[in-house]
Amino acid sequence: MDDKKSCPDIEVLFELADLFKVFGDSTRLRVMVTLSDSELSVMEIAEALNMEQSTISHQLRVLRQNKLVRVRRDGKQMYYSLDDDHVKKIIEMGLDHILE
Amino acid sequence: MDDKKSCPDIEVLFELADLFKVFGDSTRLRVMVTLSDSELSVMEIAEALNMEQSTISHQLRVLRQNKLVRVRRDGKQMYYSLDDDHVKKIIEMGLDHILE
DNA sequence: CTAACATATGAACAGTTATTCATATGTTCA
DNA sequence: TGAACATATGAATAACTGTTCATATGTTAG
Repeated sequence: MDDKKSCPDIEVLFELADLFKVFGDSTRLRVMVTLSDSELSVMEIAEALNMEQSTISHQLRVLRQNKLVRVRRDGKQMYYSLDDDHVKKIIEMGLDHILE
Repeated sequence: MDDKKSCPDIEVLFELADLFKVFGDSTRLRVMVTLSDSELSVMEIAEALNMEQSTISHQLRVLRQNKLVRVRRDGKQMYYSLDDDHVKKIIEMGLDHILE
């Protein structure tokens, strides 16, 4: 039988809530949208959003821990990019709902 | 030109963050998943999740305000159901990410 | 090695949020 | 009308979270 649509158990829903929490912050969302265009360093992101380096770094950590972004070191800089296409799809789904 | 993929402006991203915040709570998520099977009254939801009526009622209000659930009165009871298919799709997208 | 730079991290604070308790609103039935 | 029931709401509290400041870690060039 196809099990994909069956009711996910409680533990998974807790994990899922944690994932959506990550999307539920405008700074993180803006970081993700910014990264959907191109790979960027921490400072480039901070400048693009006009926010402090520290703030962005803290939020990038959250995104990293949730496997929403990837990092690559190049010299002194760390270059971040979106981890997979789920990210874009989740954001688009959300936009669909908002834009009716 | 097709504009769908263009960078959403800041205001929209704030709205979007608010939407994802709603999904970022396990109680609300469980309510939504419970409602994906069938329309239920407040008490039925509370019993299904083994939580207080008041807690569920408060959270249903949040879901209502965000147009994620619909209500229908039948006598003393209020019957809630999911508002549209975006809800299920957003949850499924999230699950896809979690389950790798 | 050292200075200069990029990023990460810890502690603290302010603002937000989910839950609970108590109670109000609204509906049905006798 | 009044009692019983279902739901909604307000206030209070405890827990969580994002940002900032200060500083640590790590890298490169001289």
